Amino acid sequence: MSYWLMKSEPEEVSIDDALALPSVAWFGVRNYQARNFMRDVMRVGDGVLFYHSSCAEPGIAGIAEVASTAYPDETQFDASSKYFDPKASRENPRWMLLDVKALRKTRLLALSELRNCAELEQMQVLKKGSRLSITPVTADEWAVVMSLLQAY
DNA sequence: GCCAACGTTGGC
DNA sequence: GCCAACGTTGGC
Repeated sequence: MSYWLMKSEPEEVSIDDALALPSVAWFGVRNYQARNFMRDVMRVGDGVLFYHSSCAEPGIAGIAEVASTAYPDETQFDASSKYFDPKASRENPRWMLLDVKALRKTRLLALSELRNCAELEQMQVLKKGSRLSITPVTADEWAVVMSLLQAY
């Protein structure tokens, strides 16, 4: 079993939105590296840190798990969607997604707090210039995050 | 709104 | 295959 951090804009899908549903389809990923993680590496049951990005208080907002294997992202075929991709076809889908099941909301573990934690220095999402919306998390980093979430 | 960092596109 | 131009991400 592996661990991941997945960014979501709360204005699009927040942890509260995700908790209200049995699972959410992680639509809109348009980056090959992130797609390949979903398609080739992520497995049902993997742990997910649900991260709020592009918002007033960026940081980890909840815990989730991978709930399906990868399948084509329907929004790539929808000409009215901002995620439409004219180069994708149903015969040759370009973008994949998978379902994510939110398990619980946590206190907001802010990006600034993550950056202040020496043990998380190597965490991929914290590296300078990192923009990838899905990044692997090591078991050690996961454990550190869990202990930070429990601290007060 | 700014801008650094990174990814993608397309001409050559 | 190179690389300049352009587009996007995302924190601030």
